[in-house]
Amino acid sequence: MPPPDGRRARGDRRRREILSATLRVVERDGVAGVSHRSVAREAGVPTTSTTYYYATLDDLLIATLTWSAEEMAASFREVPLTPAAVARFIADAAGAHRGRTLAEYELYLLAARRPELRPAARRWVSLMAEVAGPRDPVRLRAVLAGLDGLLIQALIADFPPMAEDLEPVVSLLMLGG
Amino acid sequence: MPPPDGRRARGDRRRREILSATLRVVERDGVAGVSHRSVAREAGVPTTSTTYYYATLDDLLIATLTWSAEEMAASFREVPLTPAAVARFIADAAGAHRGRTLAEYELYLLAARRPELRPAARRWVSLMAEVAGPRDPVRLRAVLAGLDGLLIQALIADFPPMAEDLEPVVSLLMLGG
DNA sequence: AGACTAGTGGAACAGGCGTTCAACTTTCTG
DNA sequence: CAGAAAGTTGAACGCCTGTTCCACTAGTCT
Repeated sequence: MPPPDGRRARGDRRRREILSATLRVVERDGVAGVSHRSVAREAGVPTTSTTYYYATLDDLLIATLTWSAEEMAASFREVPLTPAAVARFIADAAGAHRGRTLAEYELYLLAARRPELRPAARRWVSLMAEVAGPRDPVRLRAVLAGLDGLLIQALIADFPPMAEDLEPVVSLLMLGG
Repeated sequence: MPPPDGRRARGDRRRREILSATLRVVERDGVAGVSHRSVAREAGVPTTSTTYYYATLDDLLIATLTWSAEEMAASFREVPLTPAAVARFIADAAGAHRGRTLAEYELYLLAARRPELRPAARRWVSLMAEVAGPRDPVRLRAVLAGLDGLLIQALIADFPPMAEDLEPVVSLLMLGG
């Protein structure tokens, strides 16, 4: 039996390797493509390694998505709160970082069915709220919803939108008509 | 071999039964829960029936989600374009019709990975655009994104939001600050 | 009536799955 | 150094999967 998740141990490196291999599988094939065996193949370790550190598939999935959401929220911290910068962030999320963004939204939907994933799914929402400071809460909710919607609609467009096309919409959302 | 999808035939009733059974499975267990066998069980027909009418699982899934999206878009047609009515629609979608709405968003994410599903996924977006008439396109995109975001965030809330709480946010989105 | 097609359904194949087990090596601890 | 704990691994169990095959019935045409 491995030591409990929080405690440090010798196998920390492998733990991380498994986690990042899982994320790569999710990005490539979606949550549906995650199995002990597919993750083990991707990480180049035997199958039993993944079950050793994460007893069930659920544990593995939850650990991966939680960690990924933390990283994504952290990366949003760097974005200046100007319409142009936010538009660029959205364009990148649907373009260069498309796989990662897809993983994030698979987390959303999984969270809708599994309460234990909800704090992780809401992390970037609450981060945004914190960054925006104590503004008008109604406007804040509208902006948050708008950005989420722009992101998800960008994912199902035939071509990822360009930052310049997004910018006026983001501007309208953030600054008001 | 069954007659091609468009042509009428004797087995039309069963076709519909299989489709609606599939939708029930998606609502209950998500897209991941759909298999020839689980659908056949739900519909009370032998396993081979589902493969007879929909040769592959993909065919079945695509037919189901497309049909469901059409129904959902049609139901939105009835909603008056006032903030209060739209807020009520969102609250119901995350409350009473939660399973159906979840199915809709699983379609979204599947569409991100499979281009053939994208027209169906965008159906309600383009319907909204048509209903709204030739307004300011920037505002239109902002409103559409905002409604999508409100919906998806409502799905990962611990309690579905009430229409009264949604109404000012919807109002801000639709009418501007 | 005979031929043909649509529809029905039981059985089976090969393959992937989650998970467990037991044997083994490495590393830490007293 | 001895013993415990942590880590590693191949093999295996039973289950579910997508799909195919084949035998069969019920309607529909000529």
